Amino acid sequence: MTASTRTLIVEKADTLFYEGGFEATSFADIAAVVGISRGNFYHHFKSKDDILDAVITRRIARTRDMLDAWQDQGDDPRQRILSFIRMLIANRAKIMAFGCPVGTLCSELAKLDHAAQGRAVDILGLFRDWLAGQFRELGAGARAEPLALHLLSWSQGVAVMASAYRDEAFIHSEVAGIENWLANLPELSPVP
Amino acid sequence: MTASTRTLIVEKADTLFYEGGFEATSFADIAAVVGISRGNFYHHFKSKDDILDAVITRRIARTRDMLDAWQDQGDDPRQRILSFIRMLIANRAKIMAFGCPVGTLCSELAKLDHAAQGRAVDILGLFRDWLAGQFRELGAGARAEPLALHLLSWSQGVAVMASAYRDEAFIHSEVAGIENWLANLPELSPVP
DNA sequence: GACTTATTAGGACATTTGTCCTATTTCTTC
DNA sequence: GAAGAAATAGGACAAATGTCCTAATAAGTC
Repeated sequence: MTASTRTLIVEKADTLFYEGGFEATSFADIAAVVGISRGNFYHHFKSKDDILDAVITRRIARTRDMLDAWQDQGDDPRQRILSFIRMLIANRAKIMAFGCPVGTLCSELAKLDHAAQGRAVDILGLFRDWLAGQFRELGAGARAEPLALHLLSWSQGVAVMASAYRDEAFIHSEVAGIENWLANLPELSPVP
Repeated sequence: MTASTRTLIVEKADTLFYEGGFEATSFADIAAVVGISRGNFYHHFKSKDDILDAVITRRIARTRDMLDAWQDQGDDPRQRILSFIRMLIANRAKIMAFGCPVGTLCSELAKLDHAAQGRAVDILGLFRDWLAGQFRELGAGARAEPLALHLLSWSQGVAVMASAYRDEAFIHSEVAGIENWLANLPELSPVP
């Protein structure tokens, strides 16, 4: 069972948008990678913005799946939050080359004043809500949401700096800092 | 004394590159804002990359001037670092709309695999070196450089999140967090 | 096997891109 | 004021862009 052309287009466009940026990626680029003719796109999508929309939809679905998987992998919220943090380590090569897929897309779409910016931010929102849920479980109460935003912000900063300097040691040292922060949050019940 | 055309081009291009991105800004856009004809560019610059180079050179010079001004405005390194931090407040409107000028440029050029990426990162380097100098004065020793990188990273994260959510309250709360962090750094001599 | 639908290739299309060329205007210097 | 240099406008240029159209092929259905 081979993937449908439509799915293939979305997959390849996703990668190209991430690695080269949305604006800088052309139909010709996607066509070359997918191996179809340029005119054939419009049987599957009615515009380039439509492809972006499908890419974001795919990212939302995949993010949901990832968060669900993290949710099922243990009953300790602190451990689940570590799964999020360690994304920085797991994806370090790509992050050093292209930054965070979500953060850089949001930044680019903000500058383009693109209609899809809100949906791109929604991906960030999935992480925020999920993290807030974990902090709530840890007894953070009303501080759960700010803590989630702070952690998200922290990882965005690490991604920007890591891609600017292509510095793997920096990622590791910041991840250690985040883990330390998490283990010593004064509002929460301490690590058992 | 009116600014030269060359200077005007660089100024307007700087703004457009920041607010709309480098790739998405065309010669026609710059020409329209400056009020000159498209063909006239090549009397002043030999390519679009040349304009980007001039824009980065200008940003480097202006950053140097700003850091020098901060340096002269008091003898307390902690106070000087606060000048850096409060940039987030002073420029919050633009940051919420377009992110950090330096961080977003570095991110975009990384994706474009552009030759000027290194020079864009050099702007970040000015801040890093200056901040490291302040931390050194505070007695941070070998920790000065990592602390500078951490602070830079923190502010980059705030800029990304602020532009994604256009959330002014978030900027204020994170700035408060940074100030608190600065006041309680364990390695350094405490606030007098 | 005939018929319909889905999928594809290939190219046309107007527009925009960065770049370059050539006149013409403006400024400077004697 | 004349001569030379600097600056500008306007358009030409090929290449690339997103979009659309049409004809051909493939797949699926009766």
